[in-house]
Amino acid sequence: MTQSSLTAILHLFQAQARLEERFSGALGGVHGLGLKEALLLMQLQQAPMLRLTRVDLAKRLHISASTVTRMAVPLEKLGLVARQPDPRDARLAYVVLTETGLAVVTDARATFERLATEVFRDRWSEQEIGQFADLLARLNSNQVGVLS
Amino acid sequence: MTQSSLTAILHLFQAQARLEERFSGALGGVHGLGLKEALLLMQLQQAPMLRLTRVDLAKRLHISASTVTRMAVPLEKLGLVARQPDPRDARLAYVVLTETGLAVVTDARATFERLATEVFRDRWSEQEIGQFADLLARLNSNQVGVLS
DNA sequence: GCAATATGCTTGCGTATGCAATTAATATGT
DNA sequence: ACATATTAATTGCATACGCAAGCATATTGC
Repeated sequence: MTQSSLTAILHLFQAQARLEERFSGALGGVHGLGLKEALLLMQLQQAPMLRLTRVDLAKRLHISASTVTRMAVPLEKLGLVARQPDPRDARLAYVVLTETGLAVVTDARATFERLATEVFRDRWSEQEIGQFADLLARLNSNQVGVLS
Repeated sequence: MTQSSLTAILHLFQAQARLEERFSGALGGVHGLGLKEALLLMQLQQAPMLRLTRVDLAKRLHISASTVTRMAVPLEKLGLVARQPDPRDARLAYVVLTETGLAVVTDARATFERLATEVFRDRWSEQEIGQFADLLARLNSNQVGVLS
C-alpha cells in the first residue's frame, strides 16, 4: 500500500521541525548567525566564484527574492558578503562571499557537521546513515541548488 | 567519515522546503487550508476525544502557544474546531474537532496521501519507500506527537 | 490554610516573509 | 531600429510568528 508514502512525508516534516530548532539554537549561540543565514552563506561557498545572483539564491533557498534582498543587508553590514554588480548585465547584483565571510562559513560548516554527527550518534550505523543520505538525495534529484 | 551525516541533514532540509511548497499549494487550492492548518487538524484527528490543549498542540507542531491561539481563531470561525473548557481545570481550553472539521480533515488527509504517493511515483520501489519511512521514523523516535 | 510557585492561555510588540507593484535593464520579434 | 516582452532587484503592504509580559487558575511547601 502507499500508506508508507504518507507516513514518510509526515515523518520528514516532523524531523525537519525538530532539526531546525536544534540547529537554529546551536548555530545562533556559536556564530550569531541564524540557520537561514548560514544556509545562504553555504550556498555562496559552493558557488563558482563564491557568488550568486539574488534570484538564484532565492531559488536555491526556496525563499522569495525580496527576502534574499533583505537578508543580504545585515550580512553586508557584518562584512560577510559584498554587493558585486555584473559589468555585462547592469540588472544583476551578485551576492559575493568576502574573505571574512568565507572564514565564518567554513567555521559554521564545521559546527553544522558536528551537530549532524550528534543527531545520528546513537542507534545509527555508518551504513544506515549513508543509506538515509542516498534516499534523501534521490528525493532531491532533478533539482538545482542542493548543498553537499 | 561523518560526512554523510551532514549531507543527510542538508538534503533533508532541501527536501522539506520543496515538499512544503508543493503541499501548501495543492492543499490550499483544494481545501482552502494552509499546510500548517491541515497539520493542526490532523493532530486533533489522531488525539483522544479529537481534542488537545493549546500547549499540547504547540509542542506537537513545533510552534509557540501564541501561534496556536491565533491559528485556532479562523478555524473556529469556519466551524472546523470548537473551544472546549475543561470542567476540572479552568485554565485549560481544548481545541476540539467538530463534525465538519472531521469531515474536512478526512478529506485533506486523502489529498495528502495522494500527493505523497505522487512524490515517490517514479523511481521508487514499494520497499524503498518503506525503508525511507522507517529511517525517518527512527530519527523521530523518543518524541511525542508524531503523526502517522 | 496561605503564600509562593507553576501552568495555560492571551495580547502587545518587534521581526521576518511573501506578494504585488515599480523601476531599470536586457532580450526578442518584426 | 523600435516596440514589446522578459528579467533582476527593490519597496510597500499585509500577514504570520516568537518572545515576553500579563492574567487567571492550580499546585506545592510550610
